[in-house]
Formats: sequence, structure tokens, C-alpha cells
Amino acid sequence: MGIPASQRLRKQSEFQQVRGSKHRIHCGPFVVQCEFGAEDASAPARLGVIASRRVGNAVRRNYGKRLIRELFRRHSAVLPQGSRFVVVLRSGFERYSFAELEGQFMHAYTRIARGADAGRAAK
RNA sequence: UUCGGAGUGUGGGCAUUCGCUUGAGCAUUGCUUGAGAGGAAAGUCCGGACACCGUAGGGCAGGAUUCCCCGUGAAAGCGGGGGACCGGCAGGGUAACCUGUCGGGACGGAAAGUGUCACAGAAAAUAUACCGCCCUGAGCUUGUCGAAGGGUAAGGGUGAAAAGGGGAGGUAAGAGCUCACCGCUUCGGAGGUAACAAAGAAGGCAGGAUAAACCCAUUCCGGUGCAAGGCAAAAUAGGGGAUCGGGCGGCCCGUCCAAUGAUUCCGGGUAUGCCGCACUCCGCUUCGGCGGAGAUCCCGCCUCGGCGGGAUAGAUAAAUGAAUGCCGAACCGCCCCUCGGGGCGGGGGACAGAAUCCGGCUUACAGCACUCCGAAAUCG
RNA sequence: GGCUCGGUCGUCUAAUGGUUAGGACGUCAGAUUCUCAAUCUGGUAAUCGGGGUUCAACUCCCCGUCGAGCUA
Repeated sequence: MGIPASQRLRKQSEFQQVRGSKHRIHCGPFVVQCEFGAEDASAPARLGVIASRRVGNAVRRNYGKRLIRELFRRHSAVLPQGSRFVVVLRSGFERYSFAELEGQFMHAYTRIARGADAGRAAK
């Protein structure tokens, strides 16, 4: 799977900070939330995945987390640096193939990029 | 042969590329190389190892255990055999019951004591007289009448359960009241390692069920659980109130510690990293490792007993993955067809993810293989 | 991860092992009203699943399942 431990969110405080963010995008099988400029501008983006018990048993939860992390790893180069992401898995994600999930993730990314540009322009 | 059920085993394979966790090496933050989920890792139902609680000693309370023998195991448990009991079937018998066979499992004790047994029924545990049967019989309407008193558990009906069975004698009617048989109880004890129990003797028959009701007996159990526990760092108000002994855990005795002591409540802060922890033990060490011994698994050799080599998951918002290609079972569609199968295309694997470790139990499980049981069809 | 507790109509709750599992709110039907509300009457509706003990189980025991709580 995807990403080293240094690029994962590991503390409850970090999760709660991103969960309070306004940037939230629904895309069917999952929800993406992000926060820009939380870290150093040169640091790579960091990711945390939330899979509640509603998603399924331990096998399904871990499988979903692996898929999301793999998507993050493939496209981490184009994500804005110094940002934090939290992906909340929803039940029924298994109905989507890996390619479909990738399309959903890229769609979410384009909206994130627009939001990030708008945020920079507002400053 | 097909279908169904139960049990056991197995639990898709190979290659390439890109990644993750971790050990080692080189280098200095990159490269090389090794390792990387299960039979249930699950449920957390039992038993241990290990760690801490400053005493783990005694008693009570509480919890667990439960026919006998053998094997295995540290224990829990598991396997085999036997005994008694219960249920089905068959045979004998009027019945009670006996014999045989198949199956079942939390199978010590109801004769230490207490409790409960609804509804129905006269009566439910010190048995009882509703109907019925029988005797005496006031009375007057003299009858197949009958107030009242008494005898009776044979018959009726109720119930899950009604206090031995059917028969003969006996009687006013009846009754183990008496008798033989069967059953039962007590004594007994051939035999058996034992649970158990044959023969025999005595007794007219008591002693309903329930202990997965309290309980009694038996054999055992100190408590808490790796979020145990240790080290380091950081932060804060080392604050205020109450109690007077506290460690102690459910209680008592006992024991240990001790008034700048301890507990508890209120308010506030922190909840981070490392070790424990990754086959085990021993020795050496420059603390990085090295060597030896042992356990388990795999491979090779082989004189079939060993020898040689290799290996032993260790994460913590929690690694063990993704993509592509080839092979591939179930299943679906089409075609051929000697009706057994063959070809082409699609399809692409059940339950499920280590969390201190180990042993068991329970539960989930597609397909395939094997064994057993049942049903149907065909052949002999 | 470890430990502990619980599950009763749609919801909140009662029931000593013993009647047809009771009550309130809800819901449905009827009555009342010109209509609605309120009110009255009646109905509907449940023991988490499986097995065992017992004459009889919501209750006792075992296995599973779902859901809570505690624990640094």
C-alpha cells in the first residue's frame, strides 16, 4: 500500500483539526475534507482515513483504507504541499472498482485545487 | 450414479512493475538484501505462562467442579471402553413388567433441612369421601323413598403427576386384609480394578416431582490483568474540604507500616516516546553483536536411524497492498453430439485480518478430496 | 486490547417459573361535530436467535448475535 507513516495523520488532535475544516467534498463512496497550510509549505501532503464500523467488518475497513492510501500515493505529487486530508469512507464503497474510485478521487482533487486557488486569491 | 446430512483435510497458482512495515549490511538519509496474517488470526467461553498488588497465613462469604476405569495433557479439555438412567423399535405378557437392539447426555445427593407444585380436581404430600358402592336407619306419601350417622380407595371424572400390577381368596361393600407371581424397599454380597451388581433372605409396600430452587456433600480457587508493569520527558495550583488509622482486594482474625502519615471528595493539568515485544536458554563482549545448546517447521541425503543446510510476523488512526499478463474450479450462454461428454466465449474464488504469548472450547466457511449415514434410480 | 452489563408491541416501560405477557403514548376503525382538535368505545402490535432443564420458561442454564459502559 501507499504512504509512509510520516505522511499519515496519527493524532486525534490532527484529525479533529481537519474535521473542523470547511473544505468538504462528497463523492459517493467517500467524503474528502482538507486543510491548507497546516504544515510547512515544503512538506508533503498528509492523509488520514476514517472507516467506522458501519463500513463493514475489519477486513472491509482495512481494505478500504488501503485503497484510499494507494490513490493518495499515486497522486500525492500534484496535491498542494503542506496540506492535510481526511477521507471518510462510507458503506457501499465495495461496489466501485479501483478505476472508478480513482476517477472520483481525481474529480475531488480538481475541486480541491480550485478551492485552494480561490483561498490564495482571497489572501 | 445422483441428491441430502455429518465429520476430517485443503483454503487458487506463477511472473513483472510500483509501494508499505520491519531485521541486517553499506553508505549518510539513499542503496542492497532477508522476513511479512489464519484455521479459525473471530467470539472472549475456559486453562496456563508472565507482570504487579509490601504478607498470598487461618476462618467465613463468593465462585467453579461432579457416575467409573484407561490413555493423553502443565491444567482446562479431548479420545476410548464400561455402568446406571431416559427415549425409540422388536419380541414375550391380560397388565405391571421383562429381554434384545439402536440412540441420547452438565449423570453426586430428594432417606439432613427449607421452599414451590398454577388451572382443573373431592383430594397435590401430615393424603382425601364429590359422584358412586355398602350398613344402620328418624320419618311417612310404604317406595327402585330416605333426614342423620357410619364403613369403603374396587369404579367414575380432573390433572404433568392421584400413593404398586393384573388375578384368586375374602367381605355388608371393600381394602396387601390374605395368598402365589411380577415389580419395589432393606439386608446381603457371587463377580468386577471400579462405577455397579448375580444368587439368597427379610418386609406387605414405605420414600410423588423439582437441586440448570435454596441447599448438603465432593475436589479446588488470593486479586488484577500487557491499557499488567518499568524507564524517560513534559505540564500543573506539591491547591481546598472532609475522615482518623492505613496497606486490604467482600468481611473478620492475624500480620506489616505508621501521625511533616494515609484515604476520600471538589477543582485543574497531562494522556508523548522507549522498553515489556517477537524461537528460547546459557556464556563472552568493544554493548553493535558473536559463539554454543535446545524446541518447532521446511528441504536434501540416506545404511530409515540419523546427518547436513535453511527458517522462526511484530504493527500501534495500527504494515502484509495495487496494477498488468498467463494458467485455473464453480457458474452462465451458444454450438456439436455416439446423450456420456466435447468445443468456443463470458466469469474469476468461501469465512475472514495478527495486537503479550501458548493450549483448548465455540461459532463462520464457496469449491475440491476422502470417510460415514440416509433416500431414489439402474445393473447383477 | 482487556473487563463488565444489558436486549419485552413503532417508543417508554411492568410482570414471584403458572390466566390469553399488563399499562401509557402512537397507529387503525367507529361514535361525537357542519369540519378539525379534544373526548369516548373497540381493535392492531412484542419476550434478540437457537438448544437444554422443568408438567410448565420473558424468568433458570448453555451457545450465538446485537448494543452499551468501564479501563491509561
